[in-house]
Amino acid sequence: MPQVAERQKPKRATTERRTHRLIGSKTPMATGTLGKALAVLDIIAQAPVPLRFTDVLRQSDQPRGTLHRQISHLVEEGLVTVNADHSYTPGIRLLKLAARAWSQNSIRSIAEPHIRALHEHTGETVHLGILNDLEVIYVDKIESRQSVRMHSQVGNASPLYCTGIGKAMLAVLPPQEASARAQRFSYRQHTPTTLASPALLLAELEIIRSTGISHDREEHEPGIRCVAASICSATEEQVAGISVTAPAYRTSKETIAEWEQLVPATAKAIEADLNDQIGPRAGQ
Amino acid sequence: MPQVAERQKPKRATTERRTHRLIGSKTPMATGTLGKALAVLDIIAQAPVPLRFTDVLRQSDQPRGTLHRQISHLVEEGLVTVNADHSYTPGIRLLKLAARAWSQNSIRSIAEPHIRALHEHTGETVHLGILNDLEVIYVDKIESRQSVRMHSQVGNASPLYCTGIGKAMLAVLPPQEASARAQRFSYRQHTPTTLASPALLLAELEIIRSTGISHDREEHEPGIRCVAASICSATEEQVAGISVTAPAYRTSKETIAEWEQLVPATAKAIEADLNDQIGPRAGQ
DNA sequence: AAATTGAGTTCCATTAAATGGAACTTCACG
DNA sequence: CGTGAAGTTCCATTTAATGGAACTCAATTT
Repeated sequence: MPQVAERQKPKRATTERRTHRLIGSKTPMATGTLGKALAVLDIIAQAPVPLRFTDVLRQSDQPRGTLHRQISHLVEEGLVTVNADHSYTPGIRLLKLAARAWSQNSIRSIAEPHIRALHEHTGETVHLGILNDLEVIYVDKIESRQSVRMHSQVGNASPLYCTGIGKAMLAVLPPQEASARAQRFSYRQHTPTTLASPALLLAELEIIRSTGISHDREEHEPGIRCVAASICSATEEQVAGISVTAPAYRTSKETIAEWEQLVPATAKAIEADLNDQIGPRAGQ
Repeated sequence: MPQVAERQKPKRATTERRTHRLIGSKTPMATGTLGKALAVLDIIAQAPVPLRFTDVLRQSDQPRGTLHRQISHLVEEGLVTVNADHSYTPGIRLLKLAARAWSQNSIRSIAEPHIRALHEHTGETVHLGILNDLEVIYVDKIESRQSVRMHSQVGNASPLYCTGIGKAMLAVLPPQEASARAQRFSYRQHTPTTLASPALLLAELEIIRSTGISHDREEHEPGIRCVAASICSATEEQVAGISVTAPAYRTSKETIAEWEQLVPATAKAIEADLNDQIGPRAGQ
């Protein structure tokens, strides 16, 4: 059949078209080969102890043969390391990739001098976090004393509803989006003061919206308080937040009052730098 | 055709069989879907500035349509973030994955108290690195003063031939393996003292093998010296190394002599802990 | 304003890879 | 030893990736 030029038929008759979802989709299931591989990697990475093949098999819903091949691909690529006893741990190639992700992150590099200054003024631990669906991922931290546990925090994720930065970021989202996410949390009463329901959380967000300041009143860890504020670029493509954290006994009324000035001021300064950077030379 | 049980034909006639390569293969080309995706991710991650679609296209050898789909999969999975100007940066999901890889790494967690003690004794910066093909990937660092640049180092990679830890690790590999790798480096004369040829390097390795101590005599960065030693588990599945680093003006003959005792002793202590951990309860 | 260029995106027949059920191998334990 | 559980390999079938070309959109040029 030598008829060639027969491509331009519109074919738009079928109403249902696979629409692209760039935001908000709730990951119904791992999509595509890459998604499935990462689902397996997630299982291996988030386990507290190294898993063996059968352990992974139980948690994934893949057939044995399929899973075996998927894992061996992950091992080939260095994303997973296999130990002597056939257990699996995340591979160091992830560290190398993340080092780039960290150093290149524009919010982080722009915020760095500001959070350092904030640390100088307060003497307490300062965090920078980025919004990631229902979590805040901490991308930087400046700690007072020891550098102990420095890394244990960077890269870690916490739920939005019980952290100062998390609530601050939720509060700057469009209200409908914020309440949609509020419904999706798996609430846990970490402490007596945790806001462990959508209603409590949404009421708190109202207050945060009006003041521009978010408080963590020992809602995540007993004895730990913080003052936070959100950062969002003009285009709203990325939302972040900063906080000053301290043990409760060190947070007098006067100290908190001072932080309530410093933290939002720092957040606004970072926002300004961020927009300066994006505006003039977007293509650079 | 209802004949069913017809599976056990040996079919071993074909001599060429796809042999598994678990070690040593020189990554001739990205294999499989996952490998291709990671090749693209590598391009995006290792660029000093965010790349646009066409920039990535130039560096990868994929057709436009293919590359476009590959990148959108990476974006869907959160491994890559797309900026307002259509440029790409590595995504924060990598940070989250790496945090697990870091905290779970057994060598790192076992070595931590030891390198901390080493830092206490010397007062200088201490590194822990892991062997990764032709590179050392730094997985931990304890620094004297500022926590500045703390993270810029963890996850970073350096060539084996011009670093103290790198040479120490090369020296404990089987000699044939060490010389094979020595041929594969792209040597660069970072400083006047860099050992920038296989011959020079292999001679140095002989010395390191006999003493168990590796020196970096300003071979990577001018004015920076270090003393290093290797760590390898009994099963030799993983090879690592530690080092004490300082500016040259602070490294007197006596200081170096002291480190030449401390560093190998610490390395041996870590080795012992490592084997204790692996031996008794391998399946845990 | 119309034409041109270049970047980014979508489409779909072809092709390559992933799938998964079952057979096979290896090891630990009673 | 045998017995079972864990790990590995195989291959016909199914599914997803491929890549060339057409298409869209915006910025420049004529």
